[in-house]
This record gives sequence, structure tokens and C-alpha cells, in this order.
Amino acid sequence: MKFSLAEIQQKFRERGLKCTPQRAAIYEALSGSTAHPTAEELYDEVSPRYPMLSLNTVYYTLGVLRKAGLVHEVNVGHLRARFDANVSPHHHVICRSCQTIMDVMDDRLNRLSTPKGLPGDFSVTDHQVTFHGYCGQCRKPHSLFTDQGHTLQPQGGFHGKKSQRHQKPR
Amino acid sequence: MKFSLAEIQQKFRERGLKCTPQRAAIYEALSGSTAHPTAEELYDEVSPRYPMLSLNTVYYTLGVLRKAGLVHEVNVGHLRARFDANVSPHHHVICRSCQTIMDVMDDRLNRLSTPKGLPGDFSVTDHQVTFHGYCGQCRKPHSLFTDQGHTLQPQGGFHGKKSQRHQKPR
DNA sequence: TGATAGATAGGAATAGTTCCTAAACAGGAA
DNA sequence: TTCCTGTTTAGGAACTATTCCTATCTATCA
Repeated sequence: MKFSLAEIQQKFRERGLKCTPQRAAIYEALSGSTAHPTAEELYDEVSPRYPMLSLNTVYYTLGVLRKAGLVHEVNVGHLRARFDANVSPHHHVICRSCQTIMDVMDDRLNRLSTPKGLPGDFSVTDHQVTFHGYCGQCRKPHSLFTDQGHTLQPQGGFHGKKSQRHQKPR
Repeated sequence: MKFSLAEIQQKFRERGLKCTPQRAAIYEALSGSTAHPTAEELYDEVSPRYPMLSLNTVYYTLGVLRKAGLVHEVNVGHLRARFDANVSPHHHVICRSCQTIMDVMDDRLNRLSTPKGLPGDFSVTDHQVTFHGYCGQCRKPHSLFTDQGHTLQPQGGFHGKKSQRHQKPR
């Protein structure tokens, strides 16, 4: 859920983080989304209100928030990192075709026990379950045969936002 | 387990893939490892036998083998892609500090049922459980406090192979 | 209000991966 | 066996996400 400025200020203060307008805006935008946006998508959302904002600052801020435990980084494939302000334990479903990520809140999955057969000195801190499949929009008869993971060369059919390097208008 | 040349030839033939020496060597090296090597680590392993081998070819070959279902790509964070010739369903344990990946073969995990609360038109094809924690070598008292996921700036303590762009000797 | 540690913005650098192209070659046909 | 053809290879360049560097700015605290 989207946090108010007061809530954000408090969270930052509790963790000894400076509360700059950019930082608050980035966190506000992230907390108001369940789409697991990329750094650039957050930049695109916040940028209109802060035209001087740099993508650099978004990365820096996300790094700071992550270290403070306010943000999780979700990685799907080796493509762009995606971020999530929902830091309570949860899991994900990912469409193999359009890479859309959805949250799965299922307590049963939170309670999986540590697997057997690990080296004795390995200490498990947490785990995550990722379900793969095809969402309604991508679910076509041939999908199962054409796409095993991401493709070497970009193919059509992606209905999300197109990857595009940000260009400052000149 | 490491495949023999005859086995590799057969697997390639069955899938209509040309069996070039480079391709066979790359797949042989991958099948002989449980360390989930990166493209570059495979390159480093095969390269001595094929000095003209290019990293490009390793990427191309891994892409071809992945599409043919002979290889899985495992992604940890947004760092380098890692590959696995073990394509039977299994799960992973990853050290948060050194990024070492180990396989978890646990039938119980293979049988997790599809979570509730998904959009009705989403079809789940498979799932994967990833356990995070700290391996014996990385398990120091302070580890739990300094590292939440990967760091913005590289820190010491990495005991794996150092990331280093390959340079052809001149 | 002033000092200061930390934050921001811009540009450059880095690293992993993919694209492009000409030359080489595996595998089937003759 | 030899020839043909489409695929594979290697090298270089390009691309993209992310990080590094640095000068300037600013939120916070005294």
C-alpha cells in the first residue's frame, strides 16, 4: 500500500536516513506499486515531479533503502533488477513470456523446512518459491514450445513496457 | 555426471544439432560440473583445448543448448548467468556472501501445489525453491549484519573466482 | 544560523551479453 | 568421395544495466 509522507518520514527517521524529497518520492512510488518496477520505471514515474532527478540517484536510493531493509530486490533472469517495497515474506509468480511478476502470499510456503542433504555448516536464513508459467495474455497454444526462459534474440509478443535507455530531452 | 562423447553426439543428433568439437566440449564441461559455471568459466575451462574458441561461441552454444532443453540457465541476482546441465527438476541453495550455488534434490519440494489467489487464467508450468543463507566459509558472526543481498560496492571476503573480463593473450 | 556528513546529478567507466559479418565447416546429397 | 548449403564460429563493435567518480548541494543537528 502507498505510504503517506508522514509514514515515510517516520520510517526514514527510525533508520537514520535523511529524508530528501527525491528519496521520499522514490519510496512513495515504489510502495504504491505491486508491479515490481525497475529502477528506470521508478525514474520515469518520479521524474516529472523532479525534472533534475538522475537515474543515478534512483539506483543510489534503492541501494540505501535495501540496506535499511525497506526494499527488496527481486531478480528474474539476468535482466533488469526489480524492486518491491513489500518486505514481508512472500513468493512470486512470473510469466515466462512477458516477465510480469505477481506476489504470492501463502503462509504454507513460508513454512517450508530446510532441505536435507546440505553441508552441515550451511545456515539457511530464508527461502523463496518462484512459480513460472504463462499469464492470460501470453497463454497461447504455441507458447509452451517456443519459449524456454528468455530468448537470445528479442521476439514479439511482449506486452509490457519496452526496454529503452532513458534520454534526457534536449 | 559427465557425459561421454558418444552420449553427447547422440543427444545432439536426437535434437537435430550439429556436433562441432567446440559445442561438444562446452557441453561436456558443463555436464561434468555441479558448480553452475558462468559462460566465462566454461570458456576458461574449454579454451586451453581450443585456443581459437571465442566467448561468443560459448554464449551462442549455451543458447542453442538451452532452446534444445539440454541446459538450464540459473540466475542469482542480476549478476552473471549461470548454467546447469542437470535439467531434471531440482532446487537451489545459495550463499548470500560468496554466491556459491548448490543443488537441492528434494522430491517434497517438487510436489508443491499451485498457490491460491492467482488470476484464474494464469497457468503454472513449474516452480523452483531457492534457499538463501551462509555457507561454512562465509559464516562469520558479522555476516548476518553486513550483507543483505549483494552489495553496491564490492567487498572483500569473496573466496570464489574473481570476476575478470577475459583478455586474449597478445 | 552554520557546520558537516551524506545526498544528488552528470559524466565516464565497467561488465555481461548480444549483434553483425565474413570465413570455416558439418552433414546430407550426388 | 566430393560438392553444396545452411549453420556455426570468431572477432569486433554495439548495447544495456549498473556502478564509479567528483563537484556541488542540502537535511539535519548543534
